[in-house]
This record gives sequence, structure tokens and C-alpha cells, in this order.
Amino acid sequence: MGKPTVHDIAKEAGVSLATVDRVLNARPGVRDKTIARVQQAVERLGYVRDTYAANLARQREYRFAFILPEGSSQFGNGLKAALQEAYSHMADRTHLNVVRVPQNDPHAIVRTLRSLNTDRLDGLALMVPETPQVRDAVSRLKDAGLAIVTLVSDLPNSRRDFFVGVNNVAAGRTAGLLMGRFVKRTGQILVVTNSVSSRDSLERRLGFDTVMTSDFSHLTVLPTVESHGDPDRMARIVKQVVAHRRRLIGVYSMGSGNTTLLSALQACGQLQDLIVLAHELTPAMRKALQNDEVAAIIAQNVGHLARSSLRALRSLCDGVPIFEPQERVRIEVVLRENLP
Amino acid sequence: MGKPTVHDIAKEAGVSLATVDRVLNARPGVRDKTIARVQQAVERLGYVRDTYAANLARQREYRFAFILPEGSSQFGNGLKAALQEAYSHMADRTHLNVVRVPQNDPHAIVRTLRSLNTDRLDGLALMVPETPQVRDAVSRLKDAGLAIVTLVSDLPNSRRDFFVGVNNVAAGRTAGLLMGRFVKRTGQILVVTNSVSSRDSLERRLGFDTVMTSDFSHLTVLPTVESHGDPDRMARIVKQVVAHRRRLIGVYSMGSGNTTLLSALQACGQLQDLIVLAHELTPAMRKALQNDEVAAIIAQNVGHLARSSLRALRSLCDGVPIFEPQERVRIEVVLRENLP
DNA sequence: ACCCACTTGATTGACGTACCTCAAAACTGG
DNA sequence: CCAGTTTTGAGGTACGTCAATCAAGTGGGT
Repeated sequence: MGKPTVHDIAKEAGVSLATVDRVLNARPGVRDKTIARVQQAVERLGYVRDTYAANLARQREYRFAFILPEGSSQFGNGLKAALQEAYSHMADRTHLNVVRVPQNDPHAIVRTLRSLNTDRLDGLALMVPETPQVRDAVSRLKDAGLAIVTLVSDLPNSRRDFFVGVNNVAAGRTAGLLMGRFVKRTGQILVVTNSVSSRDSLERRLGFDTVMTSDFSHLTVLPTVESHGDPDRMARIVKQVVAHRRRLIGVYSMGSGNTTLLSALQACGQLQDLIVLAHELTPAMRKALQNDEVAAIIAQNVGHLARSSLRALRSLCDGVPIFEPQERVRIEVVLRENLP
Repeated sequence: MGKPTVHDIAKEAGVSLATVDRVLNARPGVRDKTIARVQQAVERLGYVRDTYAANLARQREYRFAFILPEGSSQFGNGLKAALQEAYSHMADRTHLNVVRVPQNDPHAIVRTLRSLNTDRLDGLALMVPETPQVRDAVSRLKDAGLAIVTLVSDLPNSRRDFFVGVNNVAAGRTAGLLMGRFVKRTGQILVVTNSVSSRDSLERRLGFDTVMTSDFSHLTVLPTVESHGDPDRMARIVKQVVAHRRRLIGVYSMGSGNTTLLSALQACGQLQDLIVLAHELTPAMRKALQNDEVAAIIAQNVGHLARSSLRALRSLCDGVPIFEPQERVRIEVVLRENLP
């Protein structure tokens, strides 16, 4: 016995194929009583619509846009590459449009969101900092009928349908636990980031501090210092801290700009006995792990992010439930020995 | 412009649809010259067969069997559950048959493999210890035309098509690195397993030792002790070691039976300042992580294993390339704070 | 009893592919 | 150049679903 088809449903419900079709596709012109009869037949036979046959008949096309951070961000580049790769493999009837906007320009982001032609789009994935304007723009796009998933950085109080990414508080807690377990003596820990205003940084810091104070209170965590994406500023700060804090034992980098941080530390000759933790497995960090300059990277797999967001958008457009276990992105601890 | 179809190929090659079909499905009765012409047209247009439409027309059914370890193995149970879950979601036209055999009975495994009706099976996934007899059985099944993937534990010199699982040497190296970084003082490390004869244990031990000798030579790694799946034996061994070695600082458990190990350690009152590392995230290990009885778990995601093996089997049956980045299972480091 | 709106059935033609048949065309050897 | 064989073309049916059309049926209001 194969899977039941619409024909089986029609027979079981004692109605015609046309009526089954009207019910299944929520077309008008069917009595409530008949609708119920068909639905009961669906239940009884355990019918599930063959999505591929349906898409084939319907000539379905998925048109998705991705909004990713622009420019120097290694992570953004990696994500885009992963997206292209995933797309090239899972691209039955889907059209992809990747737009990159500067993360630090909220205005540009909103402008981009507004400029999207919602008639030519079925779904949108976006990785952008959280602002009220962005939330509004998302709301407008949702009204236009788009499926919307947030990527990496969530917009919790927006009308997005799904979030693909990790819990950044937990990621920060993971960093805290690793730091506490890795350092061999007591001392001070430097925390750096690009900008504390981005949601991921805030959440990571929160998680990091929670674990440090509750489990490793003998260690001192210094206030977050911001580089604002400026290499010179980063170098200056690191120099200052190294000069003033002679008991520096660890550095936790919450955002991007890790390459800059590393070279600044190298310049100070401080890398040997320092525990350095950072986020996201860029090519530079991969190398740093291999050279033992970085103890561990807390990462999320960009390939996974790409595939999950594509699958989630498709499920949303098809109106089928998202297979959550598959789309749950894990907080990966990457060491020299388990580099993927 | 949509994707090219068989019709486009026919037009481009200047042949009929029937001929295109004969070429694409390797049916006889086509001149070499014509075959080449069609293939060139395929190349030029970048035609890719729509697998779903093809399966629809062909009434394709995938019939897969999974051979998993039997019995007490928590990991086996978890994998089976994950398989059922993945199956319930990805089960268009596929039939699944999960068979469980005792891992420590090579004869039973071979008997099971021989008893498979190859006429009613398209693919096979197996997680079994490596023996020459198993390799032979795999060879026989391959001759019968089955797609074969190994799961978790590879059969490197067999005729399997694909391996879904982690590099166990690297997993052992990861454990070694974690152990070296986690312990705060010098001392001795106990390594336990069920049975050193299984391939994963051997490889993990190899990786562990490599890292310990090259990077942490100040630590002493004791010879592997085997429990042979016997809780009493495990308890006795742990008691002995704890009594004799007063500088015990860490325990590395390479196989299953972690619950037994933990209760034995607890009974000796030795859990507080001991770094315990183990493999596979079973419910018991999840709890042990939360209670800080275990410092880290080196794991592979069972959901990923399940989905990847199903997808790999399908790709093999369809004769399409496996999407490797998606099926590469990662060595996960699971801590209290990044528990999935 | 009649009209009209609503509901249902029957039928058809896609979608991209597989697989089958029958006949026509193109080659081959002698 | 013929007979025989091989190769090719044209066409049909099917898979499970969508979408549309048209005819026929139902019932209520007046």
C-alpha cells in the first residue's frame, strides 16, 4: 500500500476529486459539513500532500532575498559563500538575491528594506542590528505577505516568523565557562568588541559575566572596550591595557575584528601565556587556532545557517511546519583538534 | 527563463524526446554519435534532471535497512529515536527497517547481514564493529546492488559507498586537548572503555595519546582499562585505581558505560576535583554535565547522523552526488553551557 | 412554482519525467 | 540495390497535484 492520494481521500469522503481539491487548497464554495467530511477522511487515511508534486503542478517559484552585513566582515563573506553553495545544491525553483548593507548604518538598512519589491518576493532572511525602524520595516513586509526569518541576530519583538541562529547569552556563557576552565592562574580578563550597541555583543557579555561571577569569582573581568571597527584604536587599547594590567591572563573577543586584536597582542609580545577566546570561525581564526594563538572559537556553522534559513523560508512559503531539530543551530566549541 | 527540461535538450540536440530519454536513462539502441550530441546539449544548457518529477513518474520507492547496536546502549536508543524522527519528516516514498544486533556478537551481525533480502532493499546503513566477515558480507550486499553507508564506526577497507560519522582519531585528540587544558595540576589520567577491540575506542585512544605526549607530557596517562560492559568490574577497577593512584586528576571514558563509571567514582568520593571527559550525549551525561560531574562531552549529533545517513542513501540510490558539506558530521564539544 | 445563489461533480490540461509501442527512417553487408 | 538490422521519431499513458471550466444538483425566499 502506497501513501494515500487525493483520489483515496475522495473515495473515503464520498465526494469528488474537485471537492477534495477545493478543501485542501482552501478554495471557496464548499459547505462546512463537506469540509469536515473531507478533513476526517484526511485524518483517517493519514494523507499528507506530496509537496513536490504540488509544486510541480503549481509551477511554484520561490523568490528569496537575503540581507547580509557588508564589507570587511569575514563572517559575512563566509555566510554569503555558504549561501551560494547551499543554493547551488538546493535550488529547485528558487531565486536568490543577496543584498549586503553596512551594519553600522541603520538608515541604509531601513532604506534597503523599504526598497524591496514585495510583489516579486516570497521570503526574506535578514541579519541586521535591532532598531525600532527595522522592526517597523519588518512589520510592513510581513503585511505584504512575505515569509521572514532572522539570521544570526534575532529581532525578538518583531513579526519575524523564525530565527535561525544561536542563543547568544548561552554562547557568552560558554565562553565564560571555557575561560574559567582554561586559565591556570588568577588574574584579569579583557573583553573587547566592535560595538556594545549590537544585540549579539550585549547578550554575549551578559552570559559571559553571569558565569564568571557565579563560577569564577576569583577572576577579574575588565569593562568591555570597544574598537568601533578601527584597527588603530584597537591597537592603542590593547597596548594600554597590557601596560597597566600586569596580571592579564585572558582576552575574550565578542565581535568581529579578531585579526586586528591578534596582531595588536602579538605586537605587545603578550600572546604566549594568554587564553584568547573569540567568536566565529573565519580563515584567520582557523590559522590562529592551529598556531595556538587562540585557545578556542565559539562558532556557529555558516553552512548550517545558510541551509537552515533556506529550508525555513521554503517551509514557511509552503505553509508546512518547520522541522525544528534540523534547524536548531548549535553553539560549537572549535579547538585546534576538532577544526571542521 | 526556467530551468531547461528534456524538451529543451531535444530541441538543442536536434533529436526527438524519445532519444533524449533513451540517452538520459542509458537505454540501448542509440548510436554513439547521437549519445554524444545529446550529452553536449545537456552540457550546454546545464540541464539537471528534476529528481522529484522523475521519482514521481517512476513510482520510486526507497527501501532502507539500518543495523544498529542493541540493548543497553543509550547511544543506540538515541540514534534509533533520532532516526524515527528524521524518517517521519523526510519519508516521501521511503520504507525504513531498523534492526538491532548485539555489538559484541560478530556472528550474529554477519547472520543478520546474510539474512537481508536484497531484492526488497535499496540501501543499507550499518553501525557495526569491523571484522573480515562483516567486510565480506558488505561486499556481497554491494554485489547485489545495494547502496551502503557506514554509520558512526567506519569500515575503511570495505566496499561501502559513504561514511557518516566523525573522525575518531580527531575526537580522541580533542579529548586530549581538553584534558590537558582543563586539569589545573599535574598527575595521572585514567582511561576506561568497554572494549579496546572496537575500532572507535582504538582510534580515540590513539588520538588522545598523541596529543597528551606531544603537548602535555607532564601528565601521566595510565593504560586503558576495559570494563567489558560489566558494571561490577567497572566499580572494582575504579576502586583499585583510586586507592593506588593518589595523584589521579582526570578520567577519560572512550566508550559507553559512562553511567556506571560515574557512580563508581561517586562511591569513591572522587568526583569533586576530577576532570571527567566522555563521549556521546546521553540523558545521563546531560545530567552529569549540569551537575558538574563531567567537564565536557565529545559528541556527535544523533539527529544529524540520522538525517545524513538517510540523505546519503537517497543520493546514492538516485545516482546523484552527495552534498558533502551538509553530511560532514562535526565533533562537538558539549559543556554545561552549550547543551543543545 | 420559479428564480437565484450556493454547492458539487465531471472533465480537462498542465507540470517534468519515465517507459512503452509502432512505424518510419537510416544504415549495413552482400 | 535489396533485404535485414539498427536507430530514430511520434505519440500515448502515467505519476500526484493544481487550477479551471461547465453542467447539474440543492435549497430558500417569494
